[in-house]
Amino acid sequence: MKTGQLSEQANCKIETIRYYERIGLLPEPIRSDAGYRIYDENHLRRLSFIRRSRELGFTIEEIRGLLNLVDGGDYTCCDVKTITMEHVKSIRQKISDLRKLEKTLSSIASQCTGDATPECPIIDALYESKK
Amino acid sequence: MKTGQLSEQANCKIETIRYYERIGLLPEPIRSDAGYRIYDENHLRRLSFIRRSRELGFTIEEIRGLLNLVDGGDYTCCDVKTITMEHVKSIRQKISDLRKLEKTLSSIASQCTGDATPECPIIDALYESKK
DNA sequence: TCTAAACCCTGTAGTAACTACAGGATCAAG
DNA sequence: CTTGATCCTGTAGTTACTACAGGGTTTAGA
Repeated sequence: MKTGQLSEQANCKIETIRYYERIGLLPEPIRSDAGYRIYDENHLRRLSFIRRSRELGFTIEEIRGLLNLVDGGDYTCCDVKTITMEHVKSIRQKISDLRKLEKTLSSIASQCTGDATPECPIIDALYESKK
Repeated sequence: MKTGQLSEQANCKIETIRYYERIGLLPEPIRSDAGYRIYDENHLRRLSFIRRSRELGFTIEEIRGLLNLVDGGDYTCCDVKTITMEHVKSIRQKISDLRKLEKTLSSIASQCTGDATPECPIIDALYESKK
């Protein structure tokens, strides 16, 4: 399988595949005589793992950690769950931060008419520092 | 007011102040004989505006837009509200995305025991592509 | 008066996770 | 035999800063 095919199968841009190789997430594949990368099923499986993990918001370093566990072969369900729950915690934190933000902004915006007046409470609020 | 004082007053690192100057958000101040930047109250007001906007999640380009409106002097409440509500919309989108993520991850994690078993449903799930 | 700490300057490079070229080689089909 | 699709390497751009390195200036104390 050449880069183009892998790219399609894994739904991942070619440059991204090469990037994962460069940073050591994806092992270097063998090369054809012309120097083209030739991938096998293991590469596809691993790349799918990486992409799926990214979709689920894991950082590259978290994924590296997960892959090290898997590569070591001696991981436990507990190890993996720990990493995952840490990640869930940070997602919950982000949600909470964003909710606060949304509240604050909505509250500020609700004070303005939104009409053609050349003056706006939002601008005033932006000049004020947080209470 | 020298950079250090402005930095303290606006609760903004010195390097960040210079960065805002470099990208044209903060006007270049006059210089002392030795070449030190000397700021006035207007700089402080403007920097506070920028910092507060950043705290509220506006991007630099959104802030640039807001400042252009203010600088032009002919902005309307409607203009400002439009930008703000666009921003609120994108925050809501992010919250919604993160909630989906959290659900998916929690659901996957709930299927694993978290014990010392050398096998984990989370790993299996990461190899699977999104259904 | 000297000196050492504290401050300021410019310019560059690093962060996260890609993405987008430029400039060139190779392959497959007609 | 040529043309278009595909592949290669290497570098630079994206966001919003942050962190130096390597140097000049100011100020307070001895």
